[in-house]
Amino acid sequence: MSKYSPAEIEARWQAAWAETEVFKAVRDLNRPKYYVLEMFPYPSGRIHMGHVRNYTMGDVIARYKIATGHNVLHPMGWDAFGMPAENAAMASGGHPADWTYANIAEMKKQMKPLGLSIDWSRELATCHPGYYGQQQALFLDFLEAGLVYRKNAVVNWDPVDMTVLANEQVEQGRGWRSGALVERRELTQWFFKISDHSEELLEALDSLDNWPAKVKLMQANWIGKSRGLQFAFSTVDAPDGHEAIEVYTTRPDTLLGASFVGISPDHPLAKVLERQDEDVAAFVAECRKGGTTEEAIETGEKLGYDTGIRVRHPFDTAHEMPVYIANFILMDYGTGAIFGCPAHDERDFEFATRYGLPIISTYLPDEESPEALDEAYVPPKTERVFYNRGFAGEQWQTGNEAIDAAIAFCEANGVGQGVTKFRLRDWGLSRQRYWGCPIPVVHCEDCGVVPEKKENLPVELPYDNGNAAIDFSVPGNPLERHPTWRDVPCPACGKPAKRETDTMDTFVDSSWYYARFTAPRAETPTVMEDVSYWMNVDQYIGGIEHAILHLLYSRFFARAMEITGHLPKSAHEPFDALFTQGMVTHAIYQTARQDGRPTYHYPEEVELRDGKAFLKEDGSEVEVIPSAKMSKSKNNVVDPLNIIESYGADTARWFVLSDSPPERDVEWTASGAEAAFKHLTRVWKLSTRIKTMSADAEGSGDEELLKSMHKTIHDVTMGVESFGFNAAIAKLYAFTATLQKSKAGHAAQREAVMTLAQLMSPMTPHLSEDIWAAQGGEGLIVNAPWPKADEALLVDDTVTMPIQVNGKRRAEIEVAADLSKEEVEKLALAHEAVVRTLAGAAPKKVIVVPGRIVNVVA
RNA sequence: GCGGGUGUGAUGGAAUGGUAGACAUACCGGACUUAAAAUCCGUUGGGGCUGAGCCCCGUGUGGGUUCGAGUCCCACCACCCGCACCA
Repeated sequence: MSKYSPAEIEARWQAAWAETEVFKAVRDLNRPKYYVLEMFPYPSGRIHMGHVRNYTMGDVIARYKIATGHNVLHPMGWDAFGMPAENAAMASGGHPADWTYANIAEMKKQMKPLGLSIDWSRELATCHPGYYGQQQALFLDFLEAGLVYRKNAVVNWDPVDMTVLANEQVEQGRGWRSGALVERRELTQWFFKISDHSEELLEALDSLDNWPAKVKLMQANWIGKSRGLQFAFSTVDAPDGHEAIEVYTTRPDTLLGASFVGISPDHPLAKVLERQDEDVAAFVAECRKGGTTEEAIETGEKLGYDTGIRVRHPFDTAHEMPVYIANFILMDYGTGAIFGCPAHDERDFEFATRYGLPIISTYLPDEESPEALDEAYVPPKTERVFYNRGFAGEQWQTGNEAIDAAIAFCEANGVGQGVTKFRLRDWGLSRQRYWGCPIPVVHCEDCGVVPEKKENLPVELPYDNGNAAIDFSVPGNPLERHPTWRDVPCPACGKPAKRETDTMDTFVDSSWYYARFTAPRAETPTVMEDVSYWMNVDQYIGGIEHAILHLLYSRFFARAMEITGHLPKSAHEPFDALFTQGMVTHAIYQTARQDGRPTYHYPEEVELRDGKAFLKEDGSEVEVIPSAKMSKSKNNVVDPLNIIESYGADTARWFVLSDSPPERDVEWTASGAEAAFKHLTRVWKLSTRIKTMSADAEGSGDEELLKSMHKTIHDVTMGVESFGFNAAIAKLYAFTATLQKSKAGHAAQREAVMTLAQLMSPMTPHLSEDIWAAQGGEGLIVNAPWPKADEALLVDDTVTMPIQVNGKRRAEIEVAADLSKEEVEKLALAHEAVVRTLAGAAPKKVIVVPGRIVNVVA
């Protein structure tokens, strides 16, 4: 008997699909369209198991949708701009473009053997002028529509390398190459006005019924709509122009507990004081040390500087409070100034304790006195509390009610007004780097900032430095140093001017690629006919790490493209359904070295025995850390190509879907891959056996096999539609076992194995094609209509019902499926085990859930 | 620090609020074999009982809602993701 040989099978069927162009997507108004998209990869040069898992899931959906009669668009592209290309050029010479295109070619070569249903004719790379030129056109339209503007914003500045650093390049507050303490420095940069759309982006989340609730919640929290009070403290001994400090608070109900005012180091008042006072300047300089991330600011030591300025409490002008400059206050949120209420806020409590400021309680648990507070008391939302020095004796519930009441009270007393604010900040898109999409504007001394003319697009990145190669070993942006690229005539007046040397954030590239796939070679960013037909993306699949930024930016971009006429009206939610898949992990094998640090061993060096791991080399035991993210430095990366070589793509695809629910991490194990391969071999042999059966052979149990088959059709269909791939695969295992044991006749077995092949085909398309062809199926299985479950065969005549007494299972009865509740109850109460457990006691209540369970309450 | 998530046998996991552990791995036992591999079959949450049936315990910890909780609610612990210039 011949063998299951995936290498031969897979090459053959991939060739057949290519030849018939089954995956080429063509607009066809007569068929329902279906657009499935996986988040496109960064061309790092190697595909990894995470890619395999991501694209396999998309492929399952795509192939299932083809089988159910949809016109499917399933494209692939490359998120090709970004830092790694420049880092590679820095580390080992070469050019980012060469490095990137070589990586794309390499990764495409690695991806092809997976047998994905991708329309490669639509392939795009964001670093190609054909793509980023259209992105520049979008930028110019956004600029004209008032969706882009310039303002100052802080960046990480490396004072030794004299260069801007990405957050990733800051390690514990220091530049990753120079090791110098990073500072926060202001630069003029371009921004998208995403904040104008805060309310809309928040409200529209409700319409995204097929998005994970957690992603919508994260986005809602990120947008951060809040209701609060904005008011002014009048100052004492402050510089001119700062007679008041404007403050925003979401806790106006704690206003009487205020004991200090804090302002951001970037607050205008802090800037005035910085110029006047050396000590302030030194403190502010101290505050500017460290990176720009919110994490760094929020977890850092809370430092304050007493400016000597005081403010008067608006409800008690005799009560004066100090004004501190504090390093944890963000200029970007609210007004850049806060009042501190140490009694009811843990961060303020920490600050007040450190600087010896009074802790004044307005909310008190029970009748405790304020002095009893040794930590901030944040009252539970539902607890009724009292003010001991309250707003003229007012008493409120805690929570939103108190906040609304406090706002109303303050407004009525002429202290500020209730306002709504959002946490969401405008999206800064300027990057001081070479390998990105050039921002198509020119700076002219006479005309100011002038947009490039559209006919001059694309503004292409210069490949070299005039006559020499671009040098990435010098820190900073090579575009700044380019001898000729910068110098261009002003598009408005023609006088010598300078091109903008900043390039765009790579998030811009990934914010509209889904639309570009609908007409990837068009001379305009989109073509209305194509976007109207193909958009929206019906199913988007990617990692949870993109839950906020990429998805929010894409939602904003779709709105901006709608405003500027690049997307049809009301197509501003680009992704109808979203699925976030988990990572592929792998155990780490490590042994301790002399110096206590671990040595990491490759899986090939380790032997597994009795649930323990040993080094093959000397038999010593190895520590196993299960389920860790695959990482080169930990030697626990499994290369998909090796797996494909040993077992074939179908095995790799089957395994990454089989072992864990798709939204959770899956741990790659050699034994799991082995099991997947064994199963596919079993199915292949099963098909071979059935093929060699006598064609007119009759058997017994055809009816049972048929029933089992239709249940499997039903379960697998449900599984595929609801991303329950692992559960669907479990059903396929069970059905395979049933078929293997079946004594049914040839016709029934042939139908069963062909159906099995069809149900497996989204996961293991090559094997399925092979079985289909071997059994004499018509055409390609990829074009065969999805099997339909016969409802009549799904219901059983009898059901087994467990009987519980007080929630504990005591017995079970086999009853007719349509037996009445009364009859079931009678049977249950008469059951010997129930009678024994009740021991003569009369049941208080009997709950019968038809077809499921009986619970007798004693 | 803030926001979000996850936690079930030796392992990955299954389970519209309704028999916890489907399916797979691992282990053990059996068949086949001169032997091994491969293949096939079977057992396996823990404890108890005068064992072929029954009882008790069991889904991170502690509480709660319910006739009934892995599932819903509250608090805590551990781990993972994000925090606006990583992609």
